[in-house]
Amino acid sequence: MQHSKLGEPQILIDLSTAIIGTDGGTFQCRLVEDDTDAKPNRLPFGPFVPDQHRTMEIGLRQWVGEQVGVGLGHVEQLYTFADRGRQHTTPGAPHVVSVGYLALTNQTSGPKRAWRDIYNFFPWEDWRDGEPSMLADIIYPALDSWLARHADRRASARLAFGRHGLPWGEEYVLERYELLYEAGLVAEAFADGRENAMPTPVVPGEALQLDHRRILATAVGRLRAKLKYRPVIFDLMPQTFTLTQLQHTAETVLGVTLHKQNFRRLVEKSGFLEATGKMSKARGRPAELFKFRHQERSERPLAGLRVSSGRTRTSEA
Amino acid sequence: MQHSKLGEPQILIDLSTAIIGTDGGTFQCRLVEDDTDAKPNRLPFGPFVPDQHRTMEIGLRQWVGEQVGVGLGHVEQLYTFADRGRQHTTPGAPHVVSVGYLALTNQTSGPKRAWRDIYNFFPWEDWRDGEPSMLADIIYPALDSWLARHADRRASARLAFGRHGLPWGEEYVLERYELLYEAGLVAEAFADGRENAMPTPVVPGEALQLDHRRILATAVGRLRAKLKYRPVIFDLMPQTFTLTQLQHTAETVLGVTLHKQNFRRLVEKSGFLEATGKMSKARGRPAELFKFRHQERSERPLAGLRVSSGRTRTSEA
DNA sequence: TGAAATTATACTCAATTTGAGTATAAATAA
DNA sequence: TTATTTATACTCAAATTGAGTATAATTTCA
Repeated sequence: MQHSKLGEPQILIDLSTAIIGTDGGTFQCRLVEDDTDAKPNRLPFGPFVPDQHRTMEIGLRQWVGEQVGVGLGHVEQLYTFADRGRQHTTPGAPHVVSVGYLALTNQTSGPKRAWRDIYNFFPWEDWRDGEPSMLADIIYPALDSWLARHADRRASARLAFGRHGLPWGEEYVLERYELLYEAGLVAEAFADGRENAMPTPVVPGEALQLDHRRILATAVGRLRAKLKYRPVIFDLMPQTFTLTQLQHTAETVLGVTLHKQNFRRLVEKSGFLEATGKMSKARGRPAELFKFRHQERSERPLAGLRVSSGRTRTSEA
Repeated sequence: MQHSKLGEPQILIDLSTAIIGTDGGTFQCRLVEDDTDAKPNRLPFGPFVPDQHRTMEIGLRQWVGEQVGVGLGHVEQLYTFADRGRQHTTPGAPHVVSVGYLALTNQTSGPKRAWRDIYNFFPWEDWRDGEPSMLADIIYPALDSWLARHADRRASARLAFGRHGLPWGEEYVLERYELLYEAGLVAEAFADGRENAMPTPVVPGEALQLDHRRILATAVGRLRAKLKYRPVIFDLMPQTFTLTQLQHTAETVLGVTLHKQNFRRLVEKSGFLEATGKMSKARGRPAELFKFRHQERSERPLAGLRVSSGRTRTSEA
């Protein structure tokens, strides 16, 4: 059994958490500002210290607790990133491995500017108003010119972006971001010193520090996928809510619009909801307020929302 | 930005790979023997050395290459395990974090004894001949007695084992193993020094070194889940195969039996198969040989086998 | 040799689920 | 009081699923 000899470069593990919430149709992530920088542009994170943290989740809760004051609902480990050169590391420094986590919360409270719209970082992911024009205008031309020199990546790109007849798969968030990175079209590619990267990012969308946008992409992809087979959406909802609010949350996360009547049917028959008898007062006809039946979470096979988008939307043929 | 001060206990990352294949109805994992031990009882693994390994997958391929001579098909990262006390660590030693990987192969060649039946380690997971009697005879009584003292874990146990009216979810392999570990019913719990653990494991099933059985449970759970929505099963198949062989492989992995005619319908309409025109010669009527259309893998939304079991089987009410 | 067993494949059919509506009800706004 | 907005109920055809039956092409064995 081989073990790394001591004296070799030290490994450091960073625990980074994408804390995701929604607020009236916006898809938010809690970021933290560096002293130097104006806008909050990194995830809460800190090192895993085995002596202090019996598990990584304990460590993560410590850093989140210190850097951000939100109560976390569902927490799950996403992925461990260890590629050399993906954290803008300075040579000689210990090698940093990031373990990314996803946390859901239903309270997007705290400093308003620290909650940032996720679609700021991935504007091509929001299809609620149809296919974002930047795909055809900017992303596809740039990507295609790169693909011309990298034929081996064409099949992946076709799948990830749902091109040439394939449907847009909303869960391939990471795959899309990674392709844009590989193609040198996002700011991090240049920051990491990739030789093919453009000094000015080609593709719209704000960057984050280190590999945090990659972690956030992983989080969004996982959340979108999970929504469909586990009842995680309720971790994003307040105590009581109307069916329309629930639908808006699902649409916000998935980045697509859904068929209202069918969404209602789906969610009603799922058994996860309990009517409260109370009514919401808003503009049109008042809607019934529901709450999540927490016991159900452990009671049924845990189907999520087998949602399907309202309009039929296939990307350019 | 906090960083672990140097001088704190060193972190070591182990890359451990569950290499899974099937061979005529058996579900196999490639294990490695330690010099001291008779039976192969650990996964191939080795440390992640950032200086030598640009990515963890490169590291893993090195260790697998050195310790085992199989060609890997699909490879995916599973989970990073870092809980203190889950690797039988000696105090003072560097803290070891395991990154578990799943690899699929269609060649279970090499030393025969190194390929071990996975259901040896998780005999309760094989429902192909109906519910294993050890569940009702051994596992449930022992688990229930532990649950009596740990009411907070009852809901999880009910879900994981599909009890009291819930269906058996074949993908909850890790959740089941973890509960048995927590309850002190498997050998590793005692080896890790958990105070409630029985010196002699209560539950049948062979143990593995370190946390390797936990990693294997993660691998099996992930594979079972993935089979249903991605065409990973073909990584387990030889170049050409009959539909019955394909079905047997699916059944072996899922640990359940499937409805033959419906499986055929499902798989035919999936578009993943191409008839070769050749026929297999076996006992009864010859079956047509098919091959996997590799291009399809990147061509369609990648549905897997939305399989459903043949018999309707709910566990004890 | 010929019936029995074995395996593969084709086809049926009712129940359920899905996708895409139309119709109507209950509020507010003008 | 009428238009507008939002919520909810209901319909209906198409597709999918679950569970068969029927039949075909082999080998086995009496």
